[in-house]
Amino acid sequence: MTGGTTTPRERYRQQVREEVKEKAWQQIAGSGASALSLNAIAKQMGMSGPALYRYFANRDELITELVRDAYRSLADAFIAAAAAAESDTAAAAGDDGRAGGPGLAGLAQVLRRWALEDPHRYFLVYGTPVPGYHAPPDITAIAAELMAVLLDACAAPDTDPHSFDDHLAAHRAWAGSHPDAPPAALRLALAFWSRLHGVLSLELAGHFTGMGLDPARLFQAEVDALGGEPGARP
Amino acid sequence: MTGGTTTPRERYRQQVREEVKEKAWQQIAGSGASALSLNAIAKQMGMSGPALYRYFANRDELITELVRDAYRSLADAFIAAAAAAESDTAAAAGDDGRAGGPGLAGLAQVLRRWALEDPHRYFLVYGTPVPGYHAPPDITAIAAELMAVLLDACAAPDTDPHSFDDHLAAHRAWAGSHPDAPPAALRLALAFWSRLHGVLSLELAGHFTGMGLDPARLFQAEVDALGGEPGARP
DNA sequence: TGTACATCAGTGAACGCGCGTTCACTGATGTAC
DNA sequence: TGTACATCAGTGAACGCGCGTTCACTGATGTAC
Repeated sequence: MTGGTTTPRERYRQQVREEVKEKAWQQIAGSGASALSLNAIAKQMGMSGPALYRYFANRDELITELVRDAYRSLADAFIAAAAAAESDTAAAAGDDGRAGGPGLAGLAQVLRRWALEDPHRYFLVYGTPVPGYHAPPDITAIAAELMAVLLDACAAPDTDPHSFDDHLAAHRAWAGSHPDAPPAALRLALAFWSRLHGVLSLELAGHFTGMGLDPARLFQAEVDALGGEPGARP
Repeated sequence: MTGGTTTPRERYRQQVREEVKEKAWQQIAGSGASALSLNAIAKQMGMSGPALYRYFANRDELITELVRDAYRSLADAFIAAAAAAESDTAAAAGDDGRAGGPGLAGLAQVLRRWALEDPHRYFLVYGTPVPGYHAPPDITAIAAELMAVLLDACAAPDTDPHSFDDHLAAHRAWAGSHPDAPPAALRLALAFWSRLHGVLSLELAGHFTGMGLDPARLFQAEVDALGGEPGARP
């Protein structure tokens, strides 16, 4: 009883909040994020519209919560993949402490699965920006967590003499968690991010339908090409 | 007077239609496509809401028209770039009939300029899909025109033995205008499309703000990497 | 264990808004003789 | 050149809708003595 600080009432509150978010996701899946309606959610839960204001200050707070959850779940998937790969390596070969990790191909698959699992969730995060919406700082922090795992997977080889690598070496604010990452690794992380987003968002938006090609194979080809870049691990 | 078939009244109609679309773009620029309102446009033009129904059957027809115009303008920009490069080559060196063309780097710059010129226009075409909206066939045809110019710029070198190229060789419905294009060229065209969309949409959506890097240089690096792909022209 | 009180979930009515769209109508612009 | 008619742009009122949000209130759940 004294184990958790959560009173029964608080537990109930959290339960209802979760159900609201669940219905919100269903609604987004059906008609996109812009059509999210508090009244509709309430009706679907068998209660009246204003009741939701006991749980969320307003519509914006609900949306922010959804965005946060989405980011969180992707970051967790990345972190879990890293942890799994780490323990695999440690168990199998001689553990020298820092080898292993999921690798870019592994993270790519995690990302794709996550995107396909719920395309609208992907678009809520990486889709057309909602005009006037700015993510609160704690969400930016989750994005940084995500980037950190990605940078870990970009163990870095030979640095290219100049050009873009130089620019990255001088503009690495975004890689704050890895102040010592070589430019080639930063470059690779960015390529991973932008290229896979390119394929995925085109696929999810349906731009390949009717083209007759298999998006999964295009995705894989892009992943392979990443490995062939200067700056990829062997 | 008998020179054009357009009566004065028809000319006026076209004029008003254009003005409606113009105001629509301004509105989209301010608040995104989902917030487009016929009544607001009418008010801005100094007329009453229902007046617009003389010019557009309904809201959907207006949006479709905007999407069509956006596609058309990008396709025209590609075609113009191709024509300009063609005539340059013909004038300069000995004209052997088929060399020249804008090159991938040239098209990439055209695409980027077009996207930056009006980000909301870009998102209207390549952004989060509007739920339930399906482009009419004539718009798909414009997309194909666009693809044709791109494939022309992908003059094709050594084909990779198997893997994704094989798949493309067998699934080339989308390259109908170029039935003889080698798989490596198809591959390159797809890479061009998806990668540049990746960088551009992240940039336009603001995902690089606060990262401290220069999106233009990342874009250029991606273009350069395209050239380094197996399948790019020398 | 029982009573008195405080907390809080949920309701129903209401406000004001803007939307897309229809309809009957006015008034100006064009056309035919 | 002048008159009679048809075309069509634009208006104003109206319909029905759903939205986010507020407010005063009821009734159940928890807490203190």
